[in-house]
Amino acid sequence: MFSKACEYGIRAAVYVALQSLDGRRVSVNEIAEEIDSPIAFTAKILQQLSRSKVIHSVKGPTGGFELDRTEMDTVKLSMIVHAIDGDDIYVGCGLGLKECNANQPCPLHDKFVDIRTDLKNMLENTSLYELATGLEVGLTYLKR
Amino acid sequence: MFSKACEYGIRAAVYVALQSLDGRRVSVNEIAEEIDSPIAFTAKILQQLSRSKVIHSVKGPTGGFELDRTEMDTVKLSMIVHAIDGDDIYVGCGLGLKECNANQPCPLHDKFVDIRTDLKNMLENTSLYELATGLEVGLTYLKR
DNA sequence: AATAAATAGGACAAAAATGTCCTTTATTGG
DNA sequence: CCAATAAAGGACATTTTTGTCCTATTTATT
Repeated sequence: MFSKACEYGIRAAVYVALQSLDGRRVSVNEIAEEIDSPIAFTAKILQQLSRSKVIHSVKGPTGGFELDRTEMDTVKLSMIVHAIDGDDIYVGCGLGLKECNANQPCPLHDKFVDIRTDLKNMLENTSLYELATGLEVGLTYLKR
Repeated sequence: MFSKACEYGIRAAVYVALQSLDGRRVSVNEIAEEIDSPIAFTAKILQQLSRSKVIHSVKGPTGGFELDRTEMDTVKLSMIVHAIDGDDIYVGCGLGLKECNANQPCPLHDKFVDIRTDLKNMLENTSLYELATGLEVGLTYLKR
């Protein structure tokens, strides 16, 4: 469904949001530790997210990654997925056809549109804040 | 969503079904031509489908791939996806966690379950016959 | 029996995704 | 200013996926 990079990216962003709720700025090392992901690879992904304005980064001692309270509401999963995996999930044909659309549909087109619309809606309506608060309350987990 | 191999696999199987409706047995070359896929790679995928009993293969002159009318109804997309991509789509956690489940869910678990259930139902309820007949009538396409 | 047509399958090649290592840059605090 | 800390980024390594090529096997036809 999502690439590994995207999975790590979402988990990392949720962890950053969670810690930002307490005003804590977090390092790549801490993030990778807490979401159980390869450190250097996670660093690359955090760079992407930072460049895409999904999270905010600060260099130097006391630096790290953070999100302000407003951003947690604004940033939806769709933005993370888009930043890392591009728009394949939204745009592409389920059977890989280049010119598949309502006029010239692949055999799976209609059935696929339904499912993808649901997925798209879910991603576009789920904020980091929502996911972070679930974690805060101890209802959900980011590793194992 | 699906791997390239799986996309080719589904398109190939639908084409085989379509031709089998007319009692025609088809070769790898014809299939690859008609679904616009790499020949040798498509051959490998057809082997997999044949070993998984999704389609039937016949060696030698006049040989090729075919499906009988009963199989077209029995074979659902889920069988093809399973044969080629395994059960990742059904089983795996959306965020890549090993032990994600209802007891210890990732932050996306519940939302993901809904979408995946829909996808699963769609794949399990869509037969090759259904897809092939749409093609036969000229409503859908397998290339471009 | 010989030939030719077709799938089966092994070995290899290329490309993409995943992952690591090391250097550079920015920034803080002493 | 200096040393230490943390992200940024370039280069490289590994693994997986995608794709190709060649040979072996099966079988229909003559």
